[in-house]
Amino acid sequence: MQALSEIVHLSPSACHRRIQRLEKAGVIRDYVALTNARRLGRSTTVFVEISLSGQADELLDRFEKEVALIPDVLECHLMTGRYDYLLKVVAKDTEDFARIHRQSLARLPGVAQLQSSFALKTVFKTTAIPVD
Amino acid sequence: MQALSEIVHLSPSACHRRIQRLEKAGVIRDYVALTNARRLGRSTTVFVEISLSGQADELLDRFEKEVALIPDVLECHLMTGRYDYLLKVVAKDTEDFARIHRQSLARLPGVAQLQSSFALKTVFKTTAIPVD
DNA sequence: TAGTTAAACGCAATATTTTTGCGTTATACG
DNA sequence: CGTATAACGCAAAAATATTGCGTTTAACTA
Repeated sequence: MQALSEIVHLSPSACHRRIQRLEKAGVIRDYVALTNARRLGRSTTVFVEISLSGQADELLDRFEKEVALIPDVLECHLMTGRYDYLLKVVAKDTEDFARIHRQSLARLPGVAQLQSSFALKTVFKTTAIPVD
Repeated sequence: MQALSEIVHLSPSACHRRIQRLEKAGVIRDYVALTNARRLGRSTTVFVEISLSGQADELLDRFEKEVALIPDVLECHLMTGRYDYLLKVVAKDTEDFARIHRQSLARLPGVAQLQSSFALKTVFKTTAIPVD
């Protein structure tokens, strides 16, 4: 609050009340510590395109419920276009990804095709969503 | 520290020292507030595959430097395979993305091709990297 | 334009939390 | 088995967040 108050030229108490309002309004979802993936031994980022065997509502629900249980999967998006889901996965290395691929991803319900693309390097990454 | 200490069954001071160690070691990069993209008016997530006109080092550097300046781009990965870079972009809506596409992405140095894939829905999203 | 109302502000007191010093305990290594 | 190093908990001190309250600002109405 003090650091923030100096940045925005407001008193700490005013900042505090504004922040509380944002929390109550659900604009601020959570407070977290961002970690260095490499130093945690997760140097490999892979984007996985997944096609399902069908589009039945029940199938999508089952898939979404199951994929959420895999801790290696950081993001899951339902997509338009060539495939159904895009996953962002973090692995220790390529061999570790092979394990994730076989033991977790390929076994997800309804999966017809998996297309994996490896990141050679993450140029940058932020959680800061523009406000304007 | 107090909340954490209860979770891990340690005293607050012990937690504090461990956290400090993680900070110094660079395992913890930063502390941030995670925001609700929808409530900030950024409901649209788009993944953009970019192919450059060449692979010269100098071209890649220029591209990476420029793309980092676009606040709508939250992530940029150098990729193997069919294209060179994968971007994660957040837009207000599809029309807003059209603007970003024309005014920012298409004008990046060295861009040969842009292939955009829209997320219909973000099933889930986390910053929690597995520690095992 | 002046009056009224609601929202936001700063200050200062209070409450809570973090941070540090220190003696003790546990763990690892020779 | 002894010694050395690292980690622990407790309690005091320092820093920070939180709340109450009176004042100011801004917006809306007559």
